[in-house]
Amino acid sequence: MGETQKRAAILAAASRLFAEKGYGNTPTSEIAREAGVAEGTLYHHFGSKDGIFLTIFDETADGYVAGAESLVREGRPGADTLRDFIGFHFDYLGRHATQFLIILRDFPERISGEKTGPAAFRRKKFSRLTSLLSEILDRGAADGTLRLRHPARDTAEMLRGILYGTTRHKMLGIIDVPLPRLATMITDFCGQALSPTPETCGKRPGGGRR
Amino acid sequence: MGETQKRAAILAAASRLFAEKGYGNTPTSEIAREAGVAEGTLYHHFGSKDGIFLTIFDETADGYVAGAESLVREGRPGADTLRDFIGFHFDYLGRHATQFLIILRDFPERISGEKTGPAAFRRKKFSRLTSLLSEILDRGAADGTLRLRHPARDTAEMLRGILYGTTRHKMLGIIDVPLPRLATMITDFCGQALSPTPETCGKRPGGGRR
Amino acid sequence: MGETQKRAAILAAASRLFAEKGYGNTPTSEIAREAGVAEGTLYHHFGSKDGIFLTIFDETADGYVAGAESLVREGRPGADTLRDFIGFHFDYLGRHATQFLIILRDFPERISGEKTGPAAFRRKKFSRLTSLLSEILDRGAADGTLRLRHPARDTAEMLRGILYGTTRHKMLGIIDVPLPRLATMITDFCGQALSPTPETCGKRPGGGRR
Amino acid sequence: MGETQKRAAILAAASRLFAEKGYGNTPTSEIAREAGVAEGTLYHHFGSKDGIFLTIFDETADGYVAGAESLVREGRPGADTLRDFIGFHFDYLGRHATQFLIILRDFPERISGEKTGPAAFRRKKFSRLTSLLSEILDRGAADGTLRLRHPARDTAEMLRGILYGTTRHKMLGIIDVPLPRLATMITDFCGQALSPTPETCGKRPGGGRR
DNA sequence: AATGAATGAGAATTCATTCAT
DNA sequence: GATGAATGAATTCTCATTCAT
Repeated sequence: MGETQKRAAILAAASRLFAEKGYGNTPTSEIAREAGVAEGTLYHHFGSKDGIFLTIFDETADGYVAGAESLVREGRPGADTLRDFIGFHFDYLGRHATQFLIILRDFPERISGEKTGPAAFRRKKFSRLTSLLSEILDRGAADGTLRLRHPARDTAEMLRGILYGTTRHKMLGIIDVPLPRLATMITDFCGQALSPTPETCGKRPGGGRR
Repeated sequence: MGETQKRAAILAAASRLFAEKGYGNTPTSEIAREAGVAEGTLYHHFGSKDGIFLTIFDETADGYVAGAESLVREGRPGADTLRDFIGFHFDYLGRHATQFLIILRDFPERISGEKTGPAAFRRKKFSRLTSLLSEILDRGAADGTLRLRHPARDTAEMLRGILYGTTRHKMLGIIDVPLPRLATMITDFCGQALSPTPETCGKRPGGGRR
Repeated sequence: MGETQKRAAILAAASRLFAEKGYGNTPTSEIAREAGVAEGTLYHHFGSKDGIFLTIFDETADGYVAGAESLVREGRPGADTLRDFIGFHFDYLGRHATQFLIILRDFPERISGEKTGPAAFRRKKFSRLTSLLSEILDRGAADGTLRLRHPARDTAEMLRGILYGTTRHKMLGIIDVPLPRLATMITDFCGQALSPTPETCGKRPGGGRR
Repeated sequence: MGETQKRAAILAAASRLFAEKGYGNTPTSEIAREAGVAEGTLYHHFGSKDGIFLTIFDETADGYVAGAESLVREGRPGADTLRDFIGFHFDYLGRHATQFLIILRDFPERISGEKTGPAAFRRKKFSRLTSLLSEILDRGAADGTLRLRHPARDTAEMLRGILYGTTRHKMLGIIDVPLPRLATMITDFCGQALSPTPETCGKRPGGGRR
């Protein structure tokens, strides 16, 4: 435990500062000071300033993608899964607000670039989301709970953009709506937009779990 | 003309470089070299590196906001105006792709911060969008062409986030769909989501101009 | 003149310090202080610490190789040219003692490495010496003024090593003999070793210019 | 044995790395990693990074000087002893190539400096070579097997420089000639240069051992 | 003897900005 | 208006060494 103490302090300090001022405006000297360690200790544990960012990124992104994956694997109907997905997204966002803010601020700046290597590997984590959304839409089209007016893949890309944009604006304070209500609003919005039958406009068919 | 020539060369070089590498990764020395002027000349014309960014920002943002304003002022029905708004957004985006990329990359990094002063002034330019969207939604609710399930202001904030996110992902290559089709998809998506009557689900009422 | 002043001061300070303490033990901060300029000025003029070294290297090496080349191009008999070569070497050394010391200390550390690029380009400057020596030996073998017991190329490599080693030890104070006498000693030594006829051992045939 | 094992592993790793990348470019962390020990262990055994270098230096230099000393003590004629000396030098070099490379790269950087203390003590080890060569030359002048055209001490210094330079260029790949042939070439070269009688130019007097 | 986390004093380099010409 | 040499504060990163366990 003692050996992990400083490492954790560094991550905590870096998370706070990155979220507050942005990656580029946070000197390593300040991270060290806030964490109460020597500057060298940062490099002992993370190798570079980028290494700190990527550790935060990985921990947050891995949990997020894993949660989304398991949710899709449950095999519930398309519309329900989509609703669950959006719910999960904003729930996870609420529980990892600081880290999300960091990633939203500095991704893809920190992650873009080379076509291969660790950066590309990390980009793929999020591109997994498009695949998952695409799968959900396909499922919904097949089981009749969703109606697609455009190819599933394209719609999935659009949905990912929608989630990204509303999330970012929420985290940056451009959207004032409280998180739970925002989640509901977007769930409703997407539900309406992809609703399969005129009759069910505005109503949810069957009893969704959530 | 000679004096304006260099100014224009600087803006052109800076636009290209900011879009390509980001504001933070573009040294003023490189802007000067690419523009074929001395570094000091940058400061004669723009006062600071930030001044260059803000000039680009202002020119793009002002045109955008002005276009949106005039569009709303036309006074057409809510649903039509919303459709026009989205169409205008992606149209303008296509015509100012480089500048949008710059703003997407470095806003709000460059613009955030102080509660007052020039930064706050610039933030307000975009917050005007929320007001315009809100006005459109109110009008649509009043004239019966849109159906709101949540307060207009909140929905407007959400819509602005949706436009932001899809735009950003398109500009960064995360969305592959061609720009005109993306515009159509989002128009459809929002149209469905805010459609006033069950019967018209999936159909567009009346003949929109676009 | 005024614009070159600081550049020259930097080269002078760097030369002195590199010779005195070695490249690796000379911080750029000290070069700047000794030259009476800001540290940034070093980078304005030379781009990097290595750039300073390479500037010194190039100026010295180019003059040296050019002098050697022109000497060989005079077309005098092999033995005379070899004598001239050695004489020129130690003469040039005496006139550029500081720079030679630097190169001797930190070449090939600074210059070795990549197979191509600027480093390889610089290594080739000195490898030209082997070619020149080889040419001299061939000429001497052809005109009968030198007697080779081994291939000219191999002997040339050896001679270059001999010059290098004695030069280095002289510059580092391991050899105490004054420079002009050292030059004579080595001229005699090589002359004897490559002397073509038993009768002339210890005597020089004809009247060499030098 | 277990305690000696790690010590040996450290020396082996350090030798390889120093030879490959140079002392200054080899972090202690890498030595530890390559040796499979903790970084602290280096300091238990050698006290400092310099201590590792000096241990390698001492072991190599001591063996070399001892070999040279015993060779001179055999009391053979001057010319034969000189021939033996050169032969021994390149033989020893071949058997300790890695260590020689290290010393060639980083001596006198590591060893120069103070006039007294351990550094000076180590420098003296090699200055012993000059004395030995001087003794050989004196002996050859006395027994008529060598002919000196300059003071023995000065010639000895020159010879040491010759051996150093050819050795260094061989180790750095500047000389391509295989080691045994290089030894023969230098033996011949020096033999000719110091040959006592005109008649024997080009021939070796008597039967040298080697 | 062995470990390896922690240190902190440097080191090279970057770059927006200034100002004398 | 235009120049570009000069600046120096700030920043990331290196690494030999220490010390509690």
